[in-house]
Amino acid sequence: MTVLVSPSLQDACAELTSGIEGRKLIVMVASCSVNYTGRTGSKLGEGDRLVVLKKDGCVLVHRGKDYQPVNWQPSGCVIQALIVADSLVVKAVRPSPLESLTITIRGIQFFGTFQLEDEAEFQLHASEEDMQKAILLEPDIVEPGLKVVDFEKKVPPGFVDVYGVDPDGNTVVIEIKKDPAGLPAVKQLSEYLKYLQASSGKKLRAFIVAPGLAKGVQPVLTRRGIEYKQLSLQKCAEVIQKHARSDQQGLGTWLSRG
Amino acid sequence: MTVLVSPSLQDACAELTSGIEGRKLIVMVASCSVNYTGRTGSKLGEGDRLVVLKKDGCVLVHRGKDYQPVNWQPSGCVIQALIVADSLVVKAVRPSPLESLTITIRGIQFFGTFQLEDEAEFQLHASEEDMQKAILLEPDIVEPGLKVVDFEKKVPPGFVDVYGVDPDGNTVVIEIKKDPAGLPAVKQLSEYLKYLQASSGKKLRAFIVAPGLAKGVQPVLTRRGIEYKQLSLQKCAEVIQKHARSDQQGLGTWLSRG
DNA sequence: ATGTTTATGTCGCGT
DNA sequence: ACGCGACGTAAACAT
Repeated sequence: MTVLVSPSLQDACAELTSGIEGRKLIVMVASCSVNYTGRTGSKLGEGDRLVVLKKDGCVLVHRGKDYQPVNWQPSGCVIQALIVADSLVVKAVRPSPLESLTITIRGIQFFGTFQLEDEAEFQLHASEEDMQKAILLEPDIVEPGLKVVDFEKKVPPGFVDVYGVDPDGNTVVIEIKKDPAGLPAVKQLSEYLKYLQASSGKKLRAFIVAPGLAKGVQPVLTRRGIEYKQLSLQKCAEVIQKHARSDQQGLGTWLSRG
Repeated sequence: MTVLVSPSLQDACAELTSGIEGRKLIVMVASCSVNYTGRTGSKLGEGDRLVVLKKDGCVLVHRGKDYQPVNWQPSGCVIQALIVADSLVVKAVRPSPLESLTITIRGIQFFGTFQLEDEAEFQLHASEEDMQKAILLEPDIVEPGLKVVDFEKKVPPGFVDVYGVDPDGNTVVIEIKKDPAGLPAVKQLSEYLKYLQASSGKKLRAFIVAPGLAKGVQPVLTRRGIEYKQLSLQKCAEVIQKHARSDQQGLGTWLSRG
């Protein structure tokens, strides 16, 4: 780790070059102007910014506000630093599409290089789509013995999330909500039901599958004969990961034997 | 500006709180784990990351690679820092939609707060001529099926930017503006229309093509029966580059001669 | 390598 | 506040 406060541009240039070489994380707070040419072009006049160079060759130039960088370069760039006149110029070139980002630095408040030890896995929990995926992978989590016949099935008012058959041959229609299901979800499902019917002699069962029910919805479900199955995002994430693991394992074994 | 190397969590917490209060840019390199819940949810185990808090209340958690932060919170968050057990916990809550980002810090390599002086304007560039070029290369960006017949066509008051025919055989007259189109642009186009007419049995359609409309112009267009097509400079730049790639000499030389 | 779809997209604009 | 479209979208995925 190297930390320099108000270094000379020459010192910063030297550290920058060795930091890029050593694939370190480089963080600068500097007064700079920025030019970009490529898919289109941009100019940014002089001002203080946070400049970040990562080990995969991506560049971020952040202003004092906003989530998004004002200028950037995606990973895979060739980065070089050199002193031009009385400025430190950092150039990041992306080969394809050909794009070039040039940061002209006039003064540096802070310069640091860091080594990030980070082996952790990032894990995103389930979204509504993931809930559907989990149900398709393991219909039993809605009801034991359920078989999925179709999903995103088109009916005049829209698309039925999941469409299936229970062990008794009854048709099952599922509406998924990732938030506590409210009246709109019930209405939507009811609309779909108007355009669907069970096989002869069988029932048409409608399910709301959600992590919870909004206040006052339960009586409406009862009145309309709609069933409710509580299903948490956490549970869905588990199911998805379980299947992802077993897929990977299967493929891994198959590959290692081939 | 404050710079601390390997500070205690207590010291960092104090600096963090005053930095948030003073709306500074806060930059940390720290070993942390991150939890997010909101539209969906995520977990990230312990590891070294670059953590940035900006004055508008947005948060970025960057790993050693990739353009995009692994976790973040957009601007407008309420951020607080506090010591919990032997960790420094930074919580960023976004009111709407309700989302919460929790960074649990176990150790800090580097902590800094900065004041960014930055009044410069950011400018993405392309010219009105580029817009015309893009429309000539790909008239569909104004309206699917449009065929260009002429450009810079002379009429008594001046020159029509683009002149063409739509799929129904109606005559199309286009006025291009690179800035939000104001009343002068509308008047100019209206003047041209006096000297143009459609083929027999067909209509004469007038278009303003611009990145935006000035305040109050829309009703004028509606009243005069002039159509508006939003077209960004970026889009034009893309079209131009796409054609530059695919059609290196043919149309390009033709245009530069014209 | 190129095209298509997703995203905790974000951001700006119009209603 | 919500809805819609653009973005140097980037990134993952399929071709």
